Amino acid sequence: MELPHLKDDPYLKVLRPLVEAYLAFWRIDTRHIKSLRLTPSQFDVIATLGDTEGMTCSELSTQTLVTKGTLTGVLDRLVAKGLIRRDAMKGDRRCTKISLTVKGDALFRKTFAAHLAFLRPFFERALNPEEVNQTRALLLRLRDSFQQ
Amino acid sequence: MELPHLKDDPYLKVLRPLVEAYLAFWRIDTRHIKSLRLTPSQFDVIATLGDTEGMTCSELSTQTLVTKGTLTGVLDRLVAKGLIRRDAMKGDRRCTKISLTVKGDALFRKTFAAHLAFLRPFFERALNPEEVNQTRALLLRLRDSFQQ
DNA sequence: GAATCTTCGTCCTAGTACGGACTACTCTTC
DNA sequence: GAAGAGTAGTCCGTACTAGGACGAAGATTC
Repeated sequence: MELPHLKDDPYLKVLRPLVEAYLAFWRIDTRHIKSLRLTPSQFDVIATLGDTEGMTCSELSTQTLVTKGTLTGVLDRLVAKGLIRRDAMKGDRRCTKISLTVKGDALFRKTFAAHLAFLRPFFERALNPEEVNQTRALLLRLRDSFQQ
Repeated sequence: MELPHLKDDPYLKVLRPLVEAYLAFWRIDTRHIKSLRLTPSQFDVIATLGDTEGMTCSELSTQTLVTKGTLTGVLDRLVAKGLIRRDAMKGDRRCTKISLTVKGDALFRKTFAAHLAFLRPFFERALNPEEVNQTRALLLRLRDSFQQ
């Protein structure tokens, strides 16, 4: 994001690479998702709902990277596309149950595995299996430090 | 973003940690920036302009993570806050020179080092110096793979 | 059972994000 | 030097972001 000068600081040397690696990934990821005529948030929701019986808005917003407030609009557009449905939840009239429609499920099946297969080679090309484990471990340490 | 199941795929095991590490960092980073009453994009612009003689919009948009189209609005708001100025460029009337005002420069000096100092401990706690170099190298390989 | 707390989903505001279209200007090329 | 190509910045439309305020509906506490 910001992070210029002082690049010599031994610890901040990871900052830029982290941002740049994520962004490079993100651009590729997003471009492919767009070719499915979905936005990243929409794909996130579809992928999360796939293979489930459906869930409430709150559950969805914790399991995806979409916050509660944003979710309303995202779901609106997915309903308009006929990919998901909102049903009243019996037992708790505050909740709404969100689930994939038949059309949404078909889209999920068709695109989800394809998307992973699309991403795989990028990782494969960069790292050998041992390095994958290393990278994973280091990244998780970073994550935990930032989540304390 | 998406990325559920199939977690056993040896290569995709980095996907989630990458996303999660970046996001955990991003949340901390953003929270601190907000306490300066700036948005991440605005901070990005200020930090990039700091210690320079100013630059054009195009230069700014390549050096920051803000695209040309978005930049217009971001700069508008920074001008409104009195932190930057837009001056006509002599020699090429297509260009505008963006630079920090005195107030903007003061903000840069006060907050930039402080922000880095704020972030440092998170990296320090997670990785020792050797691991920093390792992580950096691995992340750069990933980045390059995604940028081909 | 009534006041209170909490949760659920929605709506609002301000600020981005991207890409494409557009105007104004500059540079190239013949 | 006039046509064509390229560049700079702006504006637009659609979508997303966080966070706060809101009303409706459950859950708690006494």
